Amino acid sequence: MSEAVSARQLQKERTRGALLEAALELSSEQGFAQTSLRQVAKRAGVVPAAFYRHFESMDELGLALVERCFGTLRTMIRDASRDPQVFLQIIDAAAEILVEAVKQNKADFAFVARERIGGSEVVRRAIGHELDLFVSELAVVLARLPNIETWSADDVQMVSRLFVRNMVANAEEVVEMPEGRPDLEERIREGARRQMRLIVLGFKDWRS
Amino acid sequence: MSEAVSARQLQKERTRGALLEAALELSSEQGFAQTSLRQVAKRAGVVPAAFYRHFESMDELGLALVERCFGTLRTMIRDASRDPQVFLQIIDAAAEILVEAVKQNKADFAFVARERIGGSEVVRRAIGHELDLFVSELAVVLARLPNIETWSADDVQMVSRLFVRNMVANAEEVVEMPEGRPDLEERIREGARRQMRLIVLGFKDWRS
DNA sequence: GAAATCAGTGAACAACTGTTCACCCAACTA
DNA sequence: TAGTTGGGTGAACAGTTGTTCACTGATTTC
Repeated sequence: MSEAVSARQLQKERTRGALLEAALELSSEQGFAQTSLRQVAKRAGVVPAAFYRHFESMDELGLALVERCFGTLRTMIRDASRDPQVFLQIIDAAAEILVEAVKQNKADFAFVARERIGGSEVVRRAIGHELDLFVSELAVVLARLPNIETWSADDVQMVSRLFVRNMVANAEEVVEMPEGRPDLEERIREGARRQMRLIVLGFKDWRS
Repeated sequence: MSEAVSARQLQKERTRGALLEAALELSSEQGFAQTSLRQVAKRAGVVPAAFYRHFESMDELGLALVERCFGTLRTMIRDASRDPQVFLQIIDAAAEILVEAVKQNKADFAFVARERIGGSEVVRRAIGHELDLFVSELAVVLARLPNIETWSADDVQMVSRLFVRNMVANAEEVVEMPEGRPDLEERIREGARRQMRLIVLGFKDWRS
């Protein structure tokens, strides 16, 4: 594999990581678009000029951040979908995963949720593309569900988008949620559960 | 009413409007949070210091903008709900209104959609509050629909949130939509229609 | 062991930011 | 008509921004 990492490469990777981490922190405090190159460098413990040894611009760092966030998100969902229990009670599981995962990777989700709409053109497009991929992936799973097998590809895509969209909206709510309010948290979880149940209810009567 | 507007008051109102308009334009180009006081003043044809004669800060201007945008949004929906035809085919009407209204007031919607998540704390909170109001207003309407009359207040609130959320998401898509693509526009409209139909389908089987 | 590589330094730059101040002069009030 | 009010001016301020540059010194290569 990729053995023989020289001490230089290792150190480089380390400060690169520090820059990403610093950017993520600052983004969750004030938003990525409001975060300056100098702030990132300072928090990473590095002089501004050193930034350019790792990224050409803040946009490039933003793209790297998008990739990193969706990476952890993907592994999380892949792990969850391996669990057979999840497949049986897909709704409760999804609601549970949603709240827990968001709470544990708050910074990552906050970044995606905020920059999906607000920030720089490049970052926004990248996130949009990743979310479209997600919709398609979920559509493949949904297409195998009992009531849906017979649907047209367009309809499956539509309902998949409906799900992802609500997931994102719920994630946004958890991110925005003030710390240490388990009541609010349970409320969001319950709301998500009911919304999904309502949507699923419509499945068996759907036509065209 | 408020007659006897002196030439001074009138002129003041005019430049205040110019500042708001300039801020809205710049927001749709680069986002509100990335828009500086100086840029706004310049585009409004006024020196930076003059800004302070009208607003204490950019945050205050942002709040005024939120109010203005939700004002036009409200009148639009109120007008539409007066039309009896709308009440009969509520879904098609909603989809139609959505796309048309967003297209016509693109700048306003873009502002709300973007700053709902991204930008300054104060503006974000204000928009969140306005949207919560919207959810409650819609809930009152929904509570009168045939299948829903018997639901608990909590459930009505939930489905109302589901609707508003999807409206917002669809509006975001229209805003992000490249100019002059009627095919994409029709696609979004059709998607919104189907999503609403699917949700409504679940109504009659809902329990608890 | 000498030479080359390169992540990180620190100073300098021009441009832009929010905010202040004394000032001007047209529109109001008395 | 004289005096006051107040929206708009232009210059100045102290900070912050992205970007450049010649540099240093440890690590790698030969």
